[in-house]
Amino acid sequence: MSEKRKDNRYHHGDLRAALLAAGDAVLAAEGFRGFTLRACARHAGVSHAAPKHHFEDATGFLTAIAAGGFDRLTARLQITIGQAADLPGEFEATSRAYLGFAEDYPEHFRIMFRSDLLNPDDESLRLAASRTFVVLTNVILRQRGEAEITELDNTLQFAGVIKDIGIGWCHIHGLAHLVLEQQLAMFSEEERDALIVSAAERLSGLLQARNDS
Amino acid sequence: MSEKRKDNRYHHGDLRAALLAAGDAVLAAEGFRGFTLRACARHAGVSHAAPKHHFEDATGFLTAIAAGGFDRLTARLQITIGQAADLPGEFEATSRAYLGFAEDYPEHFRIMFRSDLLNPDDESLRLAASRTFVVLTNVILRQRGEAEITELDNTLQFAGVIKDIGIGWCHIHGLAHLVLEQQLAMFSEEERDALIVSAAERLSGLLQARNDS
DNA sequence: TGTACATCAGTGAACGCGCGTTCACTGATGTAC
DNA sequence: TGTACATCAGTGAACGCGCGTTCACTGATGTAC
Repeated sequence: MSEKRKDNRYHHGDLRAALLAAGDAVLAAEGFRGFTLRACARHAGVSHAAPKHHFEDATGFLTAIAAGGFDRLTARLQITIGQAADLPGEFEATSRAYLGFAEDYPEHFRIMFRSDLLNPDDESLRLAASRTFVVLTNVILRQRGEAEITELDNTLQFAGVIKDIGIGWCHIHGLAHLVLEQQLAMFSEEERDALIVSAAERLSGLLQARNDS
Repeated sequence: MSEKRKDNRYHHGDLRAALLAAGDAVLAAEGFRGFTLRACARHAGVSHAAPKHHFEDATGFLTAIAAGGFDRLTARLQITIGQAADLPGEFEATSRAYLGFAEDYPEHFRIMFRSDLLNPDDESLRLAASRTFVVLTNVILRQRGEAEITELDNTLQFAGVIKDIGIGWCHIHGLAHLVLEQQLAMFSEEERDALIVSAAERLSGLLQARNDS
């Protein structure tokens, strides 16, 4: 059967997955400017009209790529955070994982945070982004010694934790974005590293302190 | 003479400025996807080959637009910070000005922080961005009770202040970027506002505390 | 087990579109003398 | 003050390009009986 599938040059088998992989490759090689449906089809070795059977249009394709980016970021965060030595170390680990993702997949990072390019109603994108958000929220909750969450739902009250999420996620995201877009070029690499470490330490201390209203 | 200039339909007078204004208008009306040299020339009422006399290419044009964005952000920050009631209030004022800019000029904000689209060697962009950075750094320096700076130069040692710049700017930038790209949609408007206010308060307190090594 | 038929997934040619760029040109301006 | 001439700034037609989309098609697969 695998022989048979191999011989089948007409029906691909899993073109959707192949196109997503091609999209990743095109983004890495050509950047967003070179990212077109035709280029991805070309890279997947398929006629340029084929993607239409799997993605509504370029926006739908891009939305799927972005969802894949969130999944990759989530996995990376989970692994890196799991390797942290202690609770304060989790914050630095989170920063480094987030930053590492942005540096390794700059085009994905840009696309994931370009709401104007994506389909905001897409359920799989929404879910992928919320999974990332849950992982980040749990870092904060652990710092505060509170119970973790497994998913975002309406029963979760953010009122108590939202300021810390603001402090935590905004900091990490802003750092990653500014580094990616070369806005911290006036600093040496050592200085940027000190920025990650010490800011993480101090924020971790802040988050473990009593939560004022 | 102004009569004469008015009658002159061939030579524009200040097409460069008119094209930049047209670029702003096209970005506001069509977004980045509709932003092309031809569209801007059209909006300025000029033939589509005319921009070549003023901008090397599309990247050069975009770089000039980005520099203008930084100038606009700098002015807005200065005005809003100047209106702050007290020192802790400056941090919230900075957040609100930065956020307000991102919301009012989303396409400019995106372009300003897209290093892959801009000419990194452009001196006017470099200067405009560094002026914004000086204003932000001075917010931090005032929180710490230290002397302000007037420009970025190599004699300035960032070692002592870099962590606070990290805490301050990364937070503000991350917040603005996440709000702009609709990543905080799970929060109500009130929650987002609480995030700005209380995070600013707490960060301001942190920055005024003794600076550990 | 075989056959007919509908459906699915991919092909490849053709389409119109707007883009950036090039080019010869021309009208306006500035300068030398 | 006038004239000749170089330069500047904009025109408009033409170019080739790659794009997304459409279309009739065809090969492969799945299903009913």
